[in-house]
Amino acid sequence: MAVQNAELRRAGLKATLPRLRILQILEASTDLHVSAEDVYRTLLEAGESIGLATVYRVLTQFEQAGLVIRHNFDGGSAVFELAAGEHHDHLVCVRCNRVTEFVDQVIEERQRRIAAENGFAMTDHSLVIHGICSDCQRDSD
Amino acid sequence: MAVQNAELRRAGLKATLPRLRILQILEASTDLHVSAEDVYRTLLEAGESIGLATVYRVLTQFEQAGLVIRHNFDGGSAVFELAAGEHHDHLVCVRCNRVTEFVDQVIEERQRRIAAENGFAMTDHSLVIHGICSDCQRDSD
DNA sequence: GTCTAAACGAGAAAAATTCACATTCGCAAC
DNA sequence: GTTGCGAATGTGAATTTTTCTCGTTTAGAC
Repeated sequence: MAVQNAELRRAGLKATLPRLRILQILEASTDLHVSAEDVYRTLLEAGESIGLATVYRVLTQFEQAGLVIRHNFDGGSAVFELAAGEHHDHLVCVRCNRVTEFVDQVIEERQRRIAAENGFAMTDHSLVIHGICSDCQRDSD
Repeated sequence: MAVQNAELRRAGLKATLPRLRILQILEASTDLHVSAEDVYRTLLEAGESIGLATVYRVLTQFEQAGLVIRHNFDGGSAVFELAAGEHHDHLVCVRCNRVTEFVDQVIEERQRRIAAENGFAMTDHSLVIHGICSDCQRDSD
């Protein structure tokens, strides 16, 4: 608990109960990518009375503070991921929605070059490869 | 008109008036990336009485038929682009939302390899580089 | 302990998209 | 050219996701 408290301070956020709980949930989640609904449901199951609006607010603050990254993989609801560790891209299974992460330095470098060639000051990028994961390929046999 | 008619047939779609008009609008648009609202507004301005639900339906059918590609750049509203020409990726300006297209064979190749290494049968991919375009960089001086 | 600005909870509102269903239309057979 | 039928459409309501409003509560400085 004291750990998350310090994390919030470091991020310039007041250490309120909702923020502590939501940060704990993100850190405890086995699934790296959770939606606002997921967080809200977990809170409800734990008997906390934290409003959905607060969950959205807090997740947005976390994003602005650099604690989490927001993804919009499929145009459905957004998912959030702890910003721990360095940048990476994603492989998303179109059948089961499982997400795998990867980094490729060659791609990173080419992206920087492409942005520069086009006069863009790159602020961010997202690469999502969609496909059918090995499990789902096996299942469809 | 006869042109679009044939295009629809080829795609396996009945040549109805809404579909013809929407296809014409997509082909006539100077902006390659248009939202459902954009299409709907253009129809209204032209005095057509085509419902917004029909616009969404038709664009989704076009997507399934492979005529257009749907993008979800920022989690806001989806944008659609004619599938003419080969695959490409996008640079999106975070200030003015201008979209520039590019292709990089090195990145394409690396992506195929990464999918294979992870046991994914790649069906698709999307790479979006966010940044500030040259015009917007100049404006903020 | 008190105070104040910041944060919260609840529910309404907004935005994007889909659904339900009665009506209309495309088109193939006559 | 007319007819018939299933597919497609228009309207408006419903859903989904996210944000806003505003009265109440709380964290943290003194």
